[in-house]
Order: sequence, then structure tokens, then C-alpha cells
Amino acid sequence: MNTFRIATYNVNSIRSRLHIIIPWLEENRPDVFCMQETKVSDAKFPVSEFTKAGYQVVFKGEKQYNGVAVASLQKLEQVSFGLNDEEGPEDADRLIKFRLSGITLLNTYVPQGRDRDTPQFAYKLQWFKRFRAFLEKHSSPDMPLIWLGDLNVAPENIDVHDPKRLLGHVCFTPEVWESFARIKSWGLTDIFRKHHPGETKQYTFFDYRVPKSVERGLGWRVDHILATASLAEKSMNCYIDMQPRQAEKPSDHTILVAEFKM
DNA sequence: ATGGTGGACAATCCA
Repeated sequence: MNTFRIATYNVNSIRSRLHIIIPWLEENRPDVFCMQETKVSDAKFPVSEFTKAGYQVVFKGEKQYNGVAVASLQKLEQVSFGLNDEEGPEDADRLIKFRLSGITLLNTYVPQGRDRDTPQFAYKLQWFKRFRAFLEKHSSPDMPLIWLGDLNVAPENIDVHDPKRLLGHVCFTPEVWESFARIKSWGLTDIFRKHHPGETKQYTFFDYRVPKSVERGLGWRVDHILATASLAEKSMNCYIDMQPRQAEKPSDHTILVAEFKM
């Protein structure tokens, strides 16, 4: 039996996170490593650092904001970027779609949304809607498919440290829950929650602005790995690796890992 | 109710 190991990490600047990323890849050797918020133009992407570690890499980014990348041991097939619809900006720097080992993977950096009364929030909701249409148009829930990344939604009360206070935040509000549920209802299972039902205090993000947030457990679960039913059945485990948040020069996000038997 | 830190870039924008 082979194990297919995948991971997702909002790097918050890939060039400032290589001291975490490269050693983690050397140690864990995932088949696929999906990154968001690379914050780098394609011309300045640190390709050679990944090559030296034995990883191929595909990426799409811009100077200061957004940006997605995928590192993989095997060559990725059918790589494409963005939603490619007529409903809004291309957003090539928010979505990489590819195939590997017969599985379709979608690495996304969902718009954060800023505040509920801003155009950015309307755009976030629209983006979820467009993504659902994208799934319907190009894929089927019968196929092995994985959606992962920084999805900027904490789906349940147990996914944040203070649901009462945080209610209404752009990552924790009914409109976003509804958008997310609508996408899940297409046929996706939250793989982390499958293996940790009802488990509290499991977070993937700890705000830099909150003092001692890790020690005090003041986090959010906003990074996710979801899979269609046939793949969800094959998932062996899913866990949060806190190492990036505890590193010398820490990251605000952690690494989320899932393993599938193939 | 507000601000806190960190990243990019070079005065603010974003998270």
C-alpha cells in the first residue's frame, strides 16, 4: 500500500519562509506541498531552493499580494491557474488546479474579505459562488478531487477560540458559512474534521497581533483539506503541524497535513 | 472600543 501525503501552508511571503519550508520538506517528504500568499512575482520565485530539495514547483504570483505555488516530487499534469470564468477577475494568483496520481487538486487562497461592509467582502462571497460553479463545470463529485488551502473560513464554533466575540468577523459569519456549506454540499468532506470530530482547540492560524496567541490557544481553523467521497474514504489521518508557528522566526499559519492510502 | 505584529515596499496596504 502506498501513502499519498499532501500538505497546505499559508507561507505569508515565500522568500521570508524558506528557513521553515525547505527543512520541513526535507524531513517530511510530502508528495505535494501547496502554498498560499507567496507574495512574489514569478520572475523572483525561489525555484532553485525547491529543486535542490528534490521538488518541482509551479507558481503564479505578483509583487506584494496573494500568490500560490505547488511543490511536488512527481511532475504535475494539467496545470492551470485561476477560475477562468466571465464573472470577475481572473485571479490566477489565487488558484492552481492540477492532476497527480489520478487525483485533481485545487490549491486556493480565498479572498480574506477585509470587513463585512466593504466591496472586498462582496467579492469574497462572489468568489465562493464562482468556485462552486467552477466545480460544477469542470469536475464531478464522483471523481477523486481535493480542495485545499487557506480558505479564510472557520466553519464552526469549535473552529475559533472565542465564537461569541468573533461572530461577524469576515472569516466567521453566517454569509461565509453559507457559501462554504454550499460548496461542501457539492460533495466535499472536511478531512481534518473527519478524523477529529468535535475536537476543540485545533487551529491553523494564530494572529501575530495577539500576544502569546499560541501559548494561550487563541487561534482559528481557517486552512483546510477537503475531498470527494471516494478519496475521503481513503484518508488515513489529518493533522496540524505547529512547527512553523513555533520556529525561530515564526509564521502566523501552521502546516496542515493529510495522508491517503492509495 | 481600540490596537496589537509582521510582511512588502518605501507611504501605506494587507492580514
